[in-house]
Amino acid sequence: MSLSEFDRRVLEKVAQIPRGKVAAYGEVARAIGKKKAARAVGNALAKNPYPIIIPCHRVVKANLSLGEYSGGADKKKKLLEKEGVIFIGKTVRHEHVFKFYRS
DNA sequence: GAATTGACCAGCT
DNA sequence: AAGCTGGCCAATT
Repeated sequence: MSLSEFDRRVLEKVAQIPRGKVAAYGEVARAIGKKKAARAVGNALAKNPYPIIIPCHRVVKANLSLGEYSGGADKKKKLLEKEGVIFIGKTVRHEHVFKFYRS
């Protein structure tokens, strides 16, 4: 069981998300150079080869709604709230959205 | 190797 | 404002 280049990129970027912040699948995809690969990003995270170094729960949808999560969306919401992310209904405050650096 | 699916996104009506 | 359509990427059947 090994990782693809694509997977590696995704993992690395997601691992960069600081505590208390969130990033959109599309933003991650953009950060790795494939802005249309949001779905593939989700799939890669769903496999989640290294749950320790990959805070998958910090990745949300582009519209700032929760998105899916292995184990339940409500769990994800609680985890994020624990990390200091403020939710407004089902959406995250835009203040907590993490922006990746562009080279 | 084609067709289907899945933790998505943007645009149009 | 809300719903539908097409598109794009990688993995699985």
